[in-house]
Amino acid sequence: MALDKIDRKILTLLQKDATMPVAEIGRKVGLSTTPCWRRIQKMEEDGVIQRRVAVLDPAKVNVGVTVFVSVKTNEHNDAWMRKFAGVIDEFPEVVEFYRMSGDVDYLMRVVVPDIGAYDSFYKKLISKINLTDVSSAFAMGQIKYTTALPLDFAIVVDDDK
Amino acid sequence: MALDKIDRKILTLLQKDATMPVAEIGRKVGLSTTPCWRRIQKMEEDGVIQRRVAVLDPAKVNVGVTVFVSVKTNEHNDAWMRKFAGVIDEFPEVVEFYRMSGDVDYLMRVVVPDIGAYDSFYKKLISKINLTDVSSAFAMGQIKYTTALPLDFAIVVDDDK
DNA sequence: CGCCCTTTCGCAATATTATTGCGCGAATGG
DNA sequence: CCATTCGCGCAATAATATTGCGAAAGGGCG
Repeated sequence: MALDKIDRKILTLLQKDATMPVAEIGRKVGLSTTPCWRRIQKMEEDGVIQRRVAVLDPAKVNVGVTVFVSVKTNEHNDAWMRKFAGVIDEFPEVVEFYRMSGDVDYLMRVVVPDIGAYDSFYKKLISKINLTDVSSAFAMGQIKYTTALPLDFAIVVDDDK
Repeated sequence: MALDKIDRKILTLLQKDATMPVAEIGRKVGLSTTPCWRRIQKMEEDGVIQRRVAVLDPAKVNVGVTVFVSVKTNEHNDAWMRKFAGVIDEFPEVVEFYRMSGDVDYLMRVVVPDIGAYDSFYKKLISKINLTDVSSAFAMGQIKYTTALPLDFAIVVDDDK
Protein backbone atom coordinates (compact mmCIF):
# COMPACT_ATOMS: atom_id res chain seq x y z
CA MET A 1 0.00 0.00 0.00
CA ALA A 2 3.04 2.22 -0.10
CA LEU A 3 3.03 5.11 -2.50
CA ASP A 4 5.87 6.20 -4.69
CA LYS A 5 6.49 9.65 -6.08
CA ILE A 6 4.30 9.10 -9.12
CA ASP A 7 1.40 7.88 -7.01
CA ARG A 8 1.65 10.97 -4.88
CA LYS A 9 1.71 13.20 -7.93
CA ILE A 10 -1.41 11.49 -9.21
CA LEU A 11 -3.12 11.93 -5.86
CA THR A 12 -2.15 15.57 -5.74
CA LEU A 13 -3.76 16.12 -9.10
CA LEU A 14 -6.88 14.15 -8.28
CA GLN A 15 -7.31 15.95 -5.01
CA LYS A 16 -7.46 19.18 -6.96
CA ASP A 17 -9.50 18.05 -9.91
CA ALA A 18 -10.98 14.62 -10.23
CA THR A 19 -12.36 15.30 -13.70
CA MET A 20 -8.96 15.41 -15.33
CA PRO A 21 -8.67 12.74 -18.01
CA VAL A 22 -6.33 9.89 -17.20
CA ALA A 23 -4.38 10.62 -20.35
CA GLU A 24 -3.62 14.12 -19.16
CA ILE A 25 -2.71 12.95 -15.69
CA GLY A 26 -0.40 10.44 -17.28
CA ARG A 27 1.23 13.13 -19.34
CA LYS A 28 1.78 15.32 -16.28
CA VAL A 29 3.36 12.54 -14.25
CA GLY A 30 5.32 11.12 -17.16
CA LEU A 31 3.35 7.98 -17.81
CA SER A 32 1.11 6.69 -20.56
CA THR A 33 -2.56 6.33 -19.82
CA THR A 34 -2.69 2.61 -19.13
CA PRO A 35 -0.21 2.35 -16.26
CA CYS A 36 -1.53 5.61 -14.88
CA TRP A 37 -5.07 4.27 -14.98
CA ARG A 38 -3.98 1.04 -13.31
CA ARG A 39 -2.32 2.96 -10.50
CA ILE A 40 -5.49 4.91 -9.91
CA GLN A 41 -7.53 1.71 -9.90
CA LYS A 42 -5.22 0.14 -7.38
CA MET A 43 -5.38 3.13 -5.09
CA GLU A 44 -9.15 2.97 -5.24
CA GLU A 45 -9.16 -0.73 -4.42
CA ASP A 46 -6.73 -0.17 -1.60
CA GLY A 47 -9.01 2.52 -0.25
CA VAL A 48 -6.40 5.24 -0.47
CA ILE A 49 -8.84 7.02 -2.73
CA GLN A 50 -12.12 6.69 -0.90
CA ARG A 51 -14.38 8.32 -3.43
CA ARG A 52 -14.85 11.21 -5.80
CA VAL A 53 -17.32 13.88 -4.90
CA ALA A 54 -18.66 17.21 -6.08
CA VAL A 55 -17.76 20.11 -3.82
CA LEU A 56 -20.40 22.82 -3.61
CA ASP A 57 -20.13 26.49 -2.78
CA PRO A 58 -21.55 26.89 0.73
CA ALA A 59 -22.84 30.39 0.05
CA LYS A 60 -24.59 29.30 -3.13
CA VAL A 61 -26.57 26.65 -1.31
CA ASN A 62 -27.28 29.05 1.53
CA VAL A 63 -25.14 27.61 4.29
CA GLY A 64 -22.59 30.36 4.51
CA VAL A 65 -22.32 30.31 8.28
CA THR A 66 -20.11 27.85 10.14
CA VAL A 67 -20.51 27.19 13.84
CA PHE A 68 -18.22 25.12 16.01
CA VAL A 69 -20.10 23.42 18.80
CA SER A 70 -18.23 22.10 21.82
CA VAL A 71 -19.93 19.56 24.03
CA LYS A 72 -19.02 18.41 27.51
CA THR A 73 -20.83 15.50 29.08
CA ASN A 74 -20.89 13.35 32.15
CA GLU A 75 -21.70 10.23 30.20
CA HIS A 76 -18.32 8.72 29.43
CA ASN A 77 -19.36 5.35 28.10
CA ASP A 78 -19.40 3.77 24.72
CA ALA A 79 -23.15 3.21 24.54
CA TRP A 80 -23.86 6.87 25.04
CA MET A 81 -21.31 7.85 22.47
CA ARG A 82 -22.97 5.61 19.92
CA LYS A 83 -26.31 7.12 20.66
CA PHE A 84 -24.88 10.59 20.29
CA ALA A 85 -23.24 9.62 17.03
CA GLY A 86 -26.54 8.25 15.79
CA VAL A 87 -28.32 11.47 16.61
CA ILE A 88 -25.68 13.56 14.89
CA ASP A 89 -25.82 11.41 11.79
CA GLU A 90 -29.40 12.51 11.32
CA PHE A 91 -28.37 16.14 11.07
CA PRO A 92 -27.06 16.99 7.62
CA GLU A 93 -25.98 20.39 8.89
CA VAL A 94 -23.32 18.71 11.02
CA VAL A 95 -20.53 18.11 8.57
CA GLU A 96 -17.79 17.13 11.01
CA PHE A 97 -17.86 15.50 14.40
CA TYR A 98 -14.92 14.58 16.62
CA ARG A 99 -14.35 12.98 19.95
CA MET A 100 -11.83 15.15 21.72
CA SER A 101 -9.28 14.83 24.43
CA GLY A 102 -8.93 17.42 27.13
CA ASP A 103 -11.30 20.17 28.01
CA VAL A 104 -14.26 19.41 25.76
CA ASP A 105 -15.51 15.92 25.00
CA TYR A 106 -16.92 16.44 21.53
CA LEU A 107 -16.52 19.02 18.84
CA MET A 108 -18.66 19.45 15.76
CA ARG A 109 -18.77 21.77 12.81
CA VAL A 110 -22.22 22.87 11.78
CA VAL A 111 -23.19 24.75 8.63
CA VAL A 112 -26.34 26.86 8.50
CA PRO A 113 -27.71 29.90 6.63
CA ASP A 114 -27.74 32.24 9.64
CA ILE A 115 -27.94 32.56 13.40
CA GLY A 116 -31.64 31.86 13.40
CA ALA A 117 -31.18 28.56 11.64
CA TYR A 118 -28.46 27.70 14.10
CA ASP A 119 -30.83 28.32 16.96
CA SER A 120 -33.36 25.97 15.37
CA PHE A 121 -30.68 23.36 15.00
CA TYR A 122 -29.61 23.82 18.58
CA LYS A 123 -33.12 23.36 19.92
CA LYS A 124 -33.69 20.30 17.80
CA LEU A 125 -30.40 18.85 18.99
CA ILE A 126 -30.97 19.26 22.71
CA SER A 127 -34.46 17.87 22.32
CA LYS A 128 -33.06 14.63 20.94
CA ILE A 129 -30.32 14.02 23.47
CA ASN A 130 -29.46 15.35 26.88
CA LEU A 131 -26.28 17.38 26.79
CA THR A 132 -24.61 18.68 29.92
CA ASP A 133 -22.70 21.59 28.55
CA VAL A 134 -22.82 23.04 25.06
CA SER A 135 -20.87 25.99 23.80
CA SER A 136 -21.06 27.57 20.35
CA ALA A 137 -18.40 29.53 18.53
CA PHE A 138 -19.28 31.32 15.31
CA ALA A 139 -16.92 31.61 12.38
CA MET A 140 -16.84 35.09 10.89
CA GLY A 141 -15.17 33.84 7.77
CA GLN A 142 -13.60 30.82 6.16
CA ILE A 143 -10.06 31.72 5.25
CA LYS A 144 -9.01 28.32 4.04
CA TYR A 145 -10.84 25.13 3.33
CA THR A 146 -9.51 22.19 1.42
CA THR A 147 -10.39 18.54 1.09
CA ALA A 148 -6.84 17.84 -0.04
CA LEU A 149 -4.73 16.00 2.53
CA PRO A 150 -0.98 16.55 2.68
CA LEU A 151 0.96 13.71 1.10
CA ASP A 152 4.27 14.56 2.68
CA PHE A 153 3.74 11.99 5.40
CA ALA A 154 2.61 9.10 3.22
CA ILE A 155 4.49 5.85 3.51
CA VAL A 156 7.08 5.49 0.80
CA VAL A 157 9.29 2.66 -0.37
CA ASP A 158 10.82 3.93 -3.52
CA ASP A 159 11.85 7.52 -3.15
CA ASP A 160 14.83 7.82 -5.39
CA LYS A 161 12.86 9.42 -8.21
CA MET B 1 -29.45 30.60 -9.59
CA ALA B 2 -32.34 29.06 -7.72
CA LEU B 3 -32.50 25.29 -7.53
CA ASP B 4 -35.56 23.17 -7.99
CA LYS B 5 -36.19 19.75 -6.59
CA ILE B 6 -34.49 17.98 -9.47
CA ASP B 7 -31.38 20.13 -9.16
CA ARG B 8 -31.16 19.31 -5.50
CA LYS B 9 -31.53 15.61 -6.20
CA ILE B 10 -28.72 15.84 -8.70
CA LEU B 11 -26.52 17.67 -6.21
CA THR B 12 -27.27 15.13 -3.54
CA LEU B 13 -26.13 12.36 -5.83
CA LEU B 14 -23.02 14.20 -6.99
CA GLN B 15 -22.03 15.05 -3.45
CA LYS B 16 -21.99 11.35 -2.70
CA ASP B 17 -20.45 10.08 -5.90
CA ALA B 18 -19.22 12.32 -8.67
CA THR B 19 -18.31 9.41 -10.92
CA MET B 20 -21.89 8.40 -11.54
CA PRO B 21 -22.68 8.57 -15.27
CA VAL B 22 -25.02 11.35 -16.27
CA ALA B 23 -27.36 8.80 -17.81
CA GLU B 24 -27.78 7.07 -14.47
CA ILE B 25 -28.26 10.33 -12.62
CA GLY B 26 -30.89 11.23 -15.16
CA ARG B 27 -32.65 7.95 -14.61
CA LYS B 28 -32.66 8.46 -10.85
CA VAL B 29 -34.08 11.95 -11.04
CA GLY B 30 -36.52 11.17 -13.84
CA LEU B 31 -34.80 12.92 -16.70
CA SER B 32 -33.03 11.87 -19.86
CA THR B 33 -29.30 12.41 -20.07
CA THR B 34 -29.26 15.61 -22.10
CA PRO B 35 -31.33 17.89 -19.85
CA CYS B 36 -29.69 16.34 -16.84
CA TRP B 37 -26.28 17.05 -18.28
CA ARG B 38 -27.28 20.62 -19.09
CA ARG B 39 -28.44 21.21 -15.54
CA ILE B 40 -25.12 19.97 -14.22
CA GLN B 41 -23.27 22.22 -16.66
CA LYS B 42 -25.28 25.21 -15.57
CA MET B 43 -24.65 24.54 -11.91
CA GLU B 44 -20.95 24.34 -12.65
CA GLU B 45 -21.02 27.62 -14.56
CA ASP B 46 -23.01 29.25 -11.80
CA GLY B 47 -20.42 28.05 -9.32
CA VAL B 48 -22.87 26.04 -7.27
CA ILE B 49 -20.67 23.07 -8.05
CA GLN B 50 -17.20 24.38 -7.40
CA ARG B 51 -15.23 21.36 -8.46
CA ARG B 52 -14.94 17.60 -8.28
CA VAL B 53 -12.24 16.09 -6.16
CA ALA B 54 -10.90 12.79 -4.97
CA VAL B 55 -11.31 12.22 -1.25
CA LEU B 56 -8.52 10.21 0.36
CA ASP B 57 -8.47 8.09 3.47
CA PRO B 58 -6.53 10.09 6.08
CA ALA B 59 -5.17 6.97 7.78
CA LYS B 60 -3.96 5.54 4.48
CA VAL B 61 -1.89 8.61 3.74
CA ASN B 62 -0.63 8.72 7.31
CA VAL B 63 -2.45 11.76 8.63
CA GLY B 64 -4.80 10.02 11.00
CA VAL B 65 -4.53 12.62 13.74
CA THR B 66 -6.56 15.81 13.74
CA VAL B 67 -5.67 18.78 15.92
CA PHE B 68 -7.74 21.90 16.40
CA VAL B 69 -5.59 24.91 17.01
CA SER B 70 -7.06 28.03 18.57
CA VAL B 71 -5.21 31.29 18.21
CA LYS B 72 -5.66 34.53 20.07
CA THR B 73 -3.83 37.63 18.97
CA ASN B 74 -3.43 41.29 19.73
CA GLU B 75 -3.11 42.19 16.08
CA HIS B 76 -6.62 42.99 15.00
CA ASN B 77 -5.99 44.52 11.61
CA ASP B 78 -6.51 43.41 8.10
CA ALA B 79 -2.87 43.46 7.07
CA TRP B 80 -1.88 41.08 9.80
CA MET B 81 -4.73 38.78 8.95
CA ARG B 82 -3.58 38.61 5.37
CA LYS B 83 -0.08 37.81 6.46
CA PHE B 84 -1.34 35.08 8.73
CA ALA B 85 -3.50 33.68 5.94
CA GLY B 86 -0.48 33.67 3.66
CA VAL B 87 1.58 31.76 6.18
CA ILE B 88 -1.16 29.21 6.73
CA ASP B 89 -1.58 28.68 3.02
CA GLU B 90 1.95 27.36 2.91
CA PHE B 91 1.09 24.58 5.34
CA PRO B 92 -0.66 21.71 3.60
CA GLU B 93 -1.36 20.12 6.95
CA VAL B 94 -3.77 22.95 7.75
CA VAL B 95 -6.92 21.88 5.97
CA GLU B 96 -9.33 24.40 7.45
CA PHE B 97 -8.87 27.89 8.79
CA TYR B 98 -11.50 30.22 10.20
CA ARG B 99 -11.68 33.68 11.61
CA MET B 100 -13.78 33.42 14.73
CA SER B 101 -15.95 35.64 16.83
CA GLY B 102 -15.75 35.56 20.59
CA ASP B 103 -13.11 34.01 22.74
CA VAL B 104 -10.56 32.90 20.18
CA ASP B 105 -9.64 34.88 17.08
CA TYR B 106 -8.72 32.07 14.72
CA LEU B 107 -9.35 28.37 14.58
CA MET B 108 -7.67 25.86 12.33
CA ARG B 109 -7.85 22.16 11.76
CA VAL B 110 -4.52 20.47 11.27
CA VAL B 111 -3.91 16.89 10.12
CA VAL B 112 -0.71 15.07 11.00
CA PRO B 113 0.55 11.51 11.52
CA ASP B 114 1.13 11.81 15.26
CA ILE B 115 1.89 14.10 18.17
CA GLY B 116 5.50 14.41 17.17
CA ALA B 117 4.61 15.68 13.74
CA TYR B 118 2.23 18.12 15.32
CA ASP B 119 5.02 19.46 17.46
CA SER B 120 7.16 19.97 14.38
CA PHE B 121 4.32 21.78 12.72
CA TYR B 122 3.79 23.92 15.78
CA LYS B 123 7.42 24.95 15.93
CA LYS B 124 7.52 25.75 12.25
CA LEU B 125 4.37 27.81 12.60
CA ILE B 126 5.49 29.97 15.49
CA SER B 127 8.79 30.54 13.78
CA LYS B 128 7.04 32.07 10.80
CA ILE B 129 4.66 34.37 12.60
CA ASN B 130 4.38 35.76 16.07
CA LEU B 131 1.34 34.39 17.83
CA THR B 132 0.22 35.65 21.22
CA ASP B 133 -1.73 32.68 22.46
CA VAL B 134 -2.01 29.27 20.89
CA SER B 135 -3.95 26.36 22.26
CA SER B 136 -4.18 22.87 20.80
CA ALA B 137 -6.96 20.34 21.19
CA PHE B 138 -6.45 16.80 19.94
CA ALA B 139 -9.17 14.73 18.37
CA MET B 140 -9.27 11.17 19.63
CA GLY B 141 -11.44 10.08 16.77
CA GLN B 142 -13.37 11.30 13.80
CA ILE B 143 -16.97 10.22 14.25
CA LYS B 144 -18.37 11.97 11.23
CA TYR B 145 -16.85 13.74 8.29
CA THR B 146 -18.60 14.67 5.12
CA THR B 147 -18.00 17.08 2.29
CA ALA B 148 -21.71 17.04 1.49
CA LEU B 149 -23.51 20.23 2.40
CA PRO B 150 -27.17 20.14 3.41
CA LEU B 151 -29.46 21.27 0.62
CA ASP B 152 -32.47 21.88 2.81
CA PHE B 153 -31.70 25.58 2.96
CA ALA B 154 -31.06 26.19 -0.73
CA ILE B 155 -33.08 28.89 -2.42
CA VAL B 156 -36.03 27.46 -4.27
CA VAL B 157 -38.53 28.88 -6.70
CA ASP B 158 -40.38 25.91 -7.95
CA ASP B 159 -41.16 23.59 -5.08
CA ASP B 160 -44.42 22.02 -6.09
CA LYS B 161 -42.79 18.82 -7.27
C1' DC C 1 -59.82 30.94 -25.02
C1' DG C 2 -56.25 30.62 -28.22
C1' DC C 3 -51.72 32.13 -29.88
C1' DC C 4 -46.89 33.19 -29.48
C1' DC C 5 -42.84 33.10 -27.04
C1' DT C 6 -39.69 31.03 -23.92
C1' DT C 7 -38.07 27.19 -21.68
C1' DT C 8 -37.01 22.55 -21.13
C1' DC C 9 -37.15 18.26 -22.84
C1' DG C 10 -35.51 13.92 -25.54
C1' DC C 11 -33.67 11.46 -29.53
C1' DA C 12 -29.91 10.49 -32.40
C1' DA C 13 -25.26 11.43 -34.04
C1' DT C 14 -20.51 12.57 -32.77
C1' DA C 15 -16.49 13.25 -29.88
C1' DT C 16 -13.92 12.06 -25.67
C1' DT C 17 -12.54 9.24 -22.39
C1' DA C 18 -12.22 4.87 -19.88
C1' DT C 19 -11.00 0.10 -20.10
C1' DT C 20 -9.02 -4.22 -21.72
C1' DG C 21 -5.76 -7.50 -24.22
C1' DC C 22 -1.41 -8.29 -25.32
C1' DG C 23 3.49 -8.12 -25.98
C1' DC C 24 7.88 -5.83 -24.51
C1' DG C 25 11.76 -4.52 -21.62
C1' DA C 26 13.71 -3.58 -17.05
C1' DA C 27 14.36 -4.99 -12.47
C1' DT C 28 14.77 -8.84 -9.06
C1' DG C 29 16.36 -12.80 -7.06
C1' DG C 30 18.38 -17.12 -7.13
C1' DC D 1 23.47 -15.68 -16.19
C1' DC D 2 18.82 -17.30 -16.51
C1' DA D 3 14.14 -17.24 -15.10
C1' DT D 4 10.47 -15.01 -13.11
C1' DT D 5 7.94 -10.98 -11.99
C1' DC D 6 6.60 -6.41 -12.44
C1' DG D 7 5.47 -2.32 -14.64
C1' DC D 8 5.25 -0.11 -19.13
C1' DG D 9 2.98 1.28 -23.59
C1' DC D 10 0.49 0.44 -27.96
C1' DA D 11 -3.68 -0.48 -30.19
C1' DA D 12 -8.44 -2.08 -30.12
C1' DT D 13 -12.93 -1.85 -27.79
C1' DA D 14 -16.44 -0.14 -24.67
C1' DA D 15 -18.50 3.35 -22.05
C1' DT D 16 -19.61 7.99 -21.38
C1' DA D 17 -19.81 12.90 -22.42
C1' DT D 18 -21.25 16.39 -25.60
C1' DT D 19 -23.69 18.62 -29.40
C1' DG D 20 -27.44 19.60 -32.99
C1' DC D 21 -31.93 19.73 -33.73
C1' DG D 22 -36.79 19.28 -33.49
C1' DA D 23 -40.85 18.52 -30.25
C1' DA D 24 -43.53 19.25 -26.12
C1' DA D 25 -44.80 22.02 -21.97
C1' DG D 26 -45.66 26.19 -19.45
C1' DG D 27 -46.85 31.20 -19.21
C1' DG D 28 -48.14 35.78 -20.54
C1' DC D 29 -51.03 38.56 -23.57
C1' DG D 30 -54.30 39.80 -27.01
